[in-house]
Amino acid sequence: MNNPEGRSKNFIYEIIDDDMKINKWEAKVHTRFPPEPNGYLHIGHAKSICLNYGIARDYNGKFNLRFDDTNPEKEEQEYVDSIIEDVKWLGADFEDRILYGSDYFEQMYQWAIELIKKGKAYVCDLNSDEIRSSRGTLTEPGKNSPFRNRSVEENMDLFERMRKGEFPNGTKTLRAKIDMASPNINLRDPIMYRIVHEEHHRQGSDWCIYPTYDWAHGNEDSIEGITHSICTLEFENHRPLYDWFLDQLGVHHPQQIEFARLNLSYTVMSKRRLLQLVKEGYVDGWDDPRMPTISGYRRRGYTPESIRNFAEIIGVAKRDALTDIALLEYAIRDDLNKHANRVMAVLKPLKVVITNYTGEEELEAVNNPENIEAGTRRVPFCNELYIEQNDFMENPPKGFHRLIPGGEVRLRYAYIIKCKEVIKNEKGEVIELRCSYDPETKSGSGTSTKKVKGVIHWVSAKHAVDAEVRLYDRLFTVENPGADEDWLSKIYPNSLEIINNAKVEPSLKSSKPLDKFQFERMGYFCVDQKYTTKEKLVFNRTVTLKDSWKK
RNA sequence: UGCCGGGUCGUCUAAUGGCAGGACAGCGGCCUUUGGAGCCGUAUGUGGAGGUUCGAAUCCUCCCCCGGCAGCCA
Repeated sequence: MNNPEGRSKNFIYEIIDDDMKINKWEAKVHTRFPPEPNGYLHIGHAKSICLNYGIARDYNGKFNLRFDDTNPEKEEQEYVDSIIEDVKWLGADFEDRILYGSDYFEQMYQWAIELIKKGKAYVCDLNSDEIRSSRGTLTEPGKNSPFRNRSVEENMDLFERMRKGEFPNGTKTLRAKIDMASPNINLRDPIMYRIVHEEHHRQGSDWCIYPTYDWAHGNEDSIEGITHSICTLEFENHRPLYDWFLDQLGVHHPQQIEFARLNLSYTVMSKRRLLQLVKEGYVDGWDDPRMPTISGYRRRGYTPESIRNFAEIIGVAKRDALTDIALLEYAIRDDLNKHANRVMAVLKPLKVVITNYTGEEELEAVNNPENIEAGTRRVPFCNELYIEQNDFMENPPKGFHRLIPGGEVRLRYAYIIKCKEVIKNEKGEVIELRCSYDPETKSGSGTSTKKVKGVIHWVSAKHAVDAEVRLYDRLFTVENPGADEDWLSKIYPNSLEIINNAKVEPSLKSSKPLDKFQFERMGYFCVDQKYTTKEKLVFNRTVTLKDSWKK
């Protein structure tokens, strides 16, 4: 049950296995995914979602979606909506549990009062500069705040008045009284509440004091009865603080486990940077198909299955890693190879006239050789076709299997043709090919023993449908742009190529947004959901086919 | 520099004192009416030095390297 696919267990499963053995938490498992609604979810969040949901599923436990919405200055309803959509799309089942940390503000407030009464928290009048300078450094201890020893009564009074809104932003904080000399800076009297007179996307103007993440996060997990609070490595240093809070309160105390966040080559993953790409117009919104966001991958043609499988492939560990984007591409190719129907589409058309063919006919084509149940379709053929410009070369290099002057090639599902004449314009560019076809070589007829090395795709010029095709490449020129201060200068200027005169086979006329296809020999493509209209089909290239042809 | 964490093929990840394995990428071959897919094969790795042990990626010591932390962000 712990490793349904027979994969080896990651270290978190081993921890949980041990917990189950000793009946910790009455042998129950309850996980959660706790995003802050200050941006769209990215593939790194997908890793976390798959991990947390996967654990709940594998141990017959529960999985919550909980918004960590403690900072009204950065959070918006639009982000809440997108996050819910993305988590659902990924297939992580939170049942009816869409929860909000901000719904626990009153409980947290009461707990803060409890700590004040125990002498474990105090109201501090230092401003943010003063707090910073008295915190000490990595190597020197901090200094106690002059307000550290206020009486319980005074603290209670001040804290209540903070809540009532008597003080302006930044003038007072509530701090935990721990140890200003702790070698762990997080324990140097961390701030629990700050004053922020700001409308909250969910709580409106009910509050003007907001809990910090450090104070809120562990409380939220505790309130929800989370057993295993799984988070990323940067919170490792905070664990002693969460432990301290929960122990002071004597409430349910989840076990925090940290794992290494995902880094993907040739992209950036921080929400701050993704927001900048969006805001400054480097990309076409959060769901731009070049973005590593879940909505970007969805629009690009990725499937939830492929992303889940990717999460499985990369595993979970504690060491920092930079995962090769090839692993993600493998996951989507693997899925689409099995499930996407094949069609023919010519991205850069070159006209071919078959001089000895008259009339027209329909040829039978297989929809998916990996899945016979996908059936067949009929593709119209006539004496005027388009083939890919790249599939013809006047002066081919050695090993070129496609059309050359005087050479033969098979038209997929049709006939073998021979190039008789090359027609050029004034500039010397090839604009048309005159070819003859061999009627004995009809695909599947068995009437010919002729063998040719090359098979190329084509569409009937008379029947073709016009389409726009968008080819995407990596967004950055360097493997790890996030490590570079000057990361914006590493944006790849040709990451999007728009082809507006592609010709696709007529069966595609009825395709719907997000429908996925393999354009034979070209790659996997998906009908764009943003720009496709009744009049105009727009396709996004999800990923190329692996191509072993090297010139 | 204080504290915390981490170093295994090019990349990601297993091996929990007993043959360093898998996936991706690469390379070679087979097959193929997609130069796709599939199949077969193949090279490449335990940061370093000592120690314990019949036996060490694993345990011990020292060293080196990498990441995180000094927001009223999360």
